[in-house]
Amino acid sequence: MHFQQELISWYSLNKRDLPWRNTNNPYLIWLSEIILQQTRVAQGLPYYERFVEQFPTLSDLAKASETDVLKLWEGLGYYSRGRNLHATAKFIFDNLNGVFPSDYDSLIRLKGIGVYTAAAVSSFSINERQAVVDGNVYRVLSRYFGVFDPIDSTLGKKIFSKLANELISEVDPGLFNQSIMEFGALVCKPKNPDCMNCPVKLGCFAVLNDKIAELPQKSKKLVKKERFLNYFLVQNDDKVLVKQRESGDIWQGLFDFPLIEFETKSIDFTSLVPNVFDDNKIENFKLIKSYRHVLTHQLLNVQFFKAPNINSTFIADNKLIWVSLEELVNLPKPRVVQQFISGYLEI
DNA sequence: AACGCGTGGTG
DNA sequence: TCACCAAGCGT
Repeated sequence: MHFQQELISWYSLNKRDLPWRNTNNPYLIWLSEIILQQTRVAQGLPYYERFVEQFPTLSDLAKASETDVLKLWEGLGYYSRGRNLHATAKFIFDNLNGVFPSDYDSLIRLKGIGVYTAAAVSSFSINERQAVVDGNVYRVLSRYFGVFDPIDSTLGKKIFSKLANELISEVDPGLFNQSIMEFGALVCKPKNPDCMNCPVKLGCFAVLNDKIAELPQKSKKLVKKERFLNYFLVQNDDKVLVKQRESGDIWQGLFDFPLIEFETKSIDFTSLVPNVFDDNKIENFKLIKSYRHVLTHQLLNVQFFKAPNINSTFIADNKLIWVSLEELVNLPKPRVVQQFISGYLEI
């Protein structure tokens, strides 16, 4: 049997039963694909269930507020996906008569849909012949065919895309796409691939040449920046000061507390206090809790202080707003802020 | 076109 | 413990 047929027959026997596989509805497939970008099935699955429950159709999602969408997205990360999801739902509702596109060329124009997602949605919904090239496909193809071009280079992406589009079956491209991704996720895994039970091991370059651990190749090295975030919990009766985060940094659209960031750990905290707080001495600020929160590109040292108040200039400059504790619960927040709140305020 | 964007699982 | 990285995309 050919490589393609082996993967397809393996898939028919070993595929997981996942809810987005039981539909041709492009809206539901799109929803699942956006949620699953850079995300494991186990992590995305409960979010998919909740989104389908709360927004069963495109118009339900289009009519929601961005904050409500982000609230449902809370904890999933890469929040631009959630913002673009909502923006695209509104765009289709307003400009495309609420009909979700299912062909590649229409899909690729939409915000949040790139080459992978356009291929996935079109091939899964209408069986369009467009090869998906995701992390699984890079791994499977590089190992099986012995392709050493870095997958994070422009040339490498081109080569793998060409190869995948040559391999994809004429008869059922959607099924092939599903098969190769599922195979990559369950058998041809990044670490400790299950080569013993691999249906195509006899033809695999990496197996035959002992190059499994060296494929796929990557050229870039991840650089992690360390940051020092200091949050101030300012409470007035049952109200607390919060701020919605703006563009140009992490967590856009989510809410957090008044924030002072230090460039380095050694900056003198006390020298900053008179600029920010009215008649408050350092003794009045109590450190409640500190966290080390790890992002892909950043290592965050996050401290939460209880503060008596902050001055009016700081409030005006930073677009802070007062919300009740009840409202605070319903706002979308970064994981580390959510963690702090549930521990400290016990809500 | 290189880089920034979250969170949690894994070995 | 910690680097890696998972159904990528926007700028």
